[in-house]
Amino acid sequence: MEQTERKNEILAAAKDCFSRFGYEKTTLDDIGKIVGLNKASLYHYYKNKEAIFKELIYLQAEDFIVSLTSKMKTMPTCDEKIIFYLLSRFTYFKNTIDINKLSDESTQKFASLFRELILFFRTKEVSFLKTILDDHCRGNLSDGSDTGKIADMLITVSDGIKHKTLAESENCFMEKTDFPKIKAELEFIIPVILRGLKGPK
Amino acid sequence: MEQTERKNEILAAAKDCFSRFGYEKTTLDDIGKIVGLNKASLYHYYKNKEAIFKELIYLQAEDFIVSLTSKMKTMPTCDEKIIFYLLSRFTYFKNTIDINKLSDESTQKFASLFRELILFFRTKEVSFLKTILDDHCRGNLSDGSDTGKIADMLITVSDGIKHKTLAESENCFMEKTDFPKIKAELEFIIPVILRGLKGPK
Amino acid sequence: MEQTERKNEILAAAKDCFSRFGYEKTTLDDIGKIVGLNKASLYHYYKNKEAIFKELIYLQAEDFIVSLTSKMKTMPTCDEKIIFYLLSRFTYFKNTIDINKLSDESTQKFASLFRELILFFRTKEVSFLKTILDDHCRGNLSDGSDTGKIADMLITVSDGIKHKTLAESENCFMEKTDFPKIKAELEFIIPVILRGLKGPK
Amino acid sequence: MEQTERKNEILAAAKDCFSRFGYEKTTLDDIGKIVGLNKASLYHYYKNKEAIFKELIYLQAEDFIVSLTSKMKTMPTCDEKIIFYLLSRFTYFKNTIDINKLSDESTQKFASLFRELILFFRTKEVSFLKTILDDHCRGNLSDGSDTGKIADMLITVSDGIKHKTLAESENCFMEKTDFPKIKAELEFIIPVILRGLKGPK
DNA sequence: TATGAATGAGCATTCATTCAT
DNA sequence: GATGAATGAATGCTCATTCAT
Repeated sequence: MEQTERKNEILAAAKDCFSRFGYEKTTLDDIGKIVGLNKASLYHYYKNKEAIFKELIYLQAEDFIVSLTSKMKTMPTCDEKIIFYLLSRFTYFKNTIDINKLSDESTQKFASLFRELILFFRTKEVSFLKTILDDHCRGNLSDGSDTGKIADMLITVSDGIKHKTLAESENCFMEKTDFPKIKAELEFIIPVILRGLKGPK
Repeated sequence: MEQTERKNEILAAAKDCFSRFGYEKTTLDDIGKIVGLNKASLYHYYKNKEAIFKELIYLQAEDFIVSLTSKMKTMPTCDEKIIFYLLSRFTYFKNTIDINKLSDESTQKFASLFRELILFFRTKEVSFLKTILDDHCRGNLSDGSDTGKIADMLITVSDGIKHKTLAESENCFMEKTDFPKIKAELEFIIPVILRGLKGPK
Repeated sequence: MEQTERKNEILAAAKDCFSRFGYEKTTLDDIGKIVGLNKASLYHYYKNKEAIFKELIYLQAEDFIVSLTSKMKTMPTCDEKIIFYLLSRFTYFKNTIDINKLSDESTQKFASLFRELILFFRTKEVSFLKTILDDHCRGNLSDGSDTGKIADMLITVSDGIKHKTLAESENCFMEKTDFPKIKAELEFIIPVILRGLKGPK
Repeated sequence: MEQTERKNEILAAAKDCFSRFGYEKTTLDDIGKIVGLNKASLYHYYKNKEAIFKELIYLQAEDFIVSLTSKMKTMPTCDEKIIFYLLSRFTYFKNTIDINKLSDESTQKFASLFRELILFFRTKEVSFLKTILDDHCRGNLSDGSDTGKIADMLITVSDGIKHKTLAESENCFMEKTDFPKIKAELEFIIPVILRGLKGPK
């Protein structure tokens, strides 16, 4: 088996573990067991546990960007686009490491790495949403509306719902996320906000 | 030094550690070092690590409820009330253990305790906000508006902002929270939402 | 309360604990709790845990001797006397520290103290039984019978039954000892042995 | 060095420690020191302390059964057989963990495991002795003699002697057991008992 | 006398990391 | 490449003992 292939296997296993147990509680044995590799063998591919994590996060970020772009093309009207986009974030984070979640667990040690990554993610998302708002909704919004600010707020609201869902979930890992409910929440609040934005000051 | 005094010292130290490192990463040595006590001495005051944590959370919860009630009386109009309330949550959580934060780190072991507490907090907050909405805003909202649902959403949005702030903060622990910015965010979104609710369907 | 009185209370509590938990597993807190004294207070009466134990064993030995002597007077015929005596040992050890039991747990540290005590006990018992045999049974035994040897063997058999009972008991502490069964065992084997001794070589 | 070999080394070391110090007082450091392994390394071979102990006991039990069966074939007449068998028990227990000894130390925690094992051992031994009695002595015993009951009693007596020997031994651990003396004791009492059984009721 | 307070030493267990083969 | 083996450093927790009051 090839180097890269093995590394990908390790990353996949690590993603699984980190997203379920968190960074600290994930052991190299956990990862090794999934890949079918001895714990020690992991050190052939990565310098240490931290290195696995870093690589994972950065690859995931790239993947996320690609995913964003592809989803972009299939979205119709403004409200629906936004809701659809915010909803797909959940599906995405459900199956990947949610760094927002991990960041809370993080010790000082990783804090800077996390912050950097989280802000990188967020900036990407906000600018993406801003594109949508600029393209489809500008005409309908109050004068002087700052679409960047609105985009940022929409992500904020979406994250708020995510955290609430997480807190209510049985297993804390979004494994059995109640998507219909999330969708309903988004479908309730997004139009309210957009309508509020359009309304008279 | 008195029993209670020492216990409070320990609680204070524990609060500091738990809120900074999380439950798992906080060691009894960490706490002991702050209080100036041997690790073993902590067992003189508390049965075990978990007991310290539980006491801390419950005391904090009580304090929170009291704080809510007292703040209630000083709030004027609807929009301002809500913004003021949501803002004071930040001050509050800045100085206490944010269980929302800890919950994400939690293992299955404490998951139920956390979930219970988090939901307890949330329910309290939502019903409190609902009271405000019922008292001041009902007449202005669209017919059939579910104030409970709106209250829930307002807390969700507020939490979203909190998480965003946390992610952006230098130290991940809200130690130097940018309150003016948070206030600005709230003052932007809350009226938008309320206006959206009042507007025509 | 008087010194001696307190010391006796402590001894009583210690006896209870040691006989139930064994030396190692008995904590000074256990003893203190029973007496209603703080753990530290015990050090006013005894130098340390070991001192409590030693005093206890020696006092118990004296008590045992007295108990032996008093029981001596009430016993009728030879077989019955022996069985009665061997049976009363069980009642006795049930309510006191069975050093035979503790000795097995003992570390090198106490080994010599234990051995000394156990042998002291045994010697006393054997010589007591020998007295009975000499008084009542000599005429009936084969010529040249060594009553000392027989006495020793009877204690041995009795101890064998005790250990067997202990092993079978639910709680390892003889708390619910099946005395009728023990009595039946003794009533089966003692006559067999005595008959065997009387019979033709 | 091979896996199995190391595990055997560990078992040997553990046997040594457990039989000398008892289960509770034996530390993994003790065992590790003997094997020349770090305490943590023991966890490479066994899940935990309890697992070492259990494996040890069960292996010993198997060995014991085999030993019983092989010795069975070399035994001549009834009296001699019984004495020889009871004597070989001593040699056996001298070199293994005497669970009878450990059981007394045991806390509630292991009590059930111990009891189970002890009773298992005893049942095996009794039924083995019963076989001998049935084969060789039945004709000579009084009518209605319950060979099972007698077998049980013989083991009881043997254990009584074992405990007495233990108590008298220098080190409490049967390391320098006085076998000639034990043999003499058995050779004295066994015929007495068997003769008593044959005699007139 | 009595005790609350404090602690050192100890223990079972976990885990990231190293290294010889 | 792969791994079995080994370990140091932690961690939560226990307990006999000391000491100032």
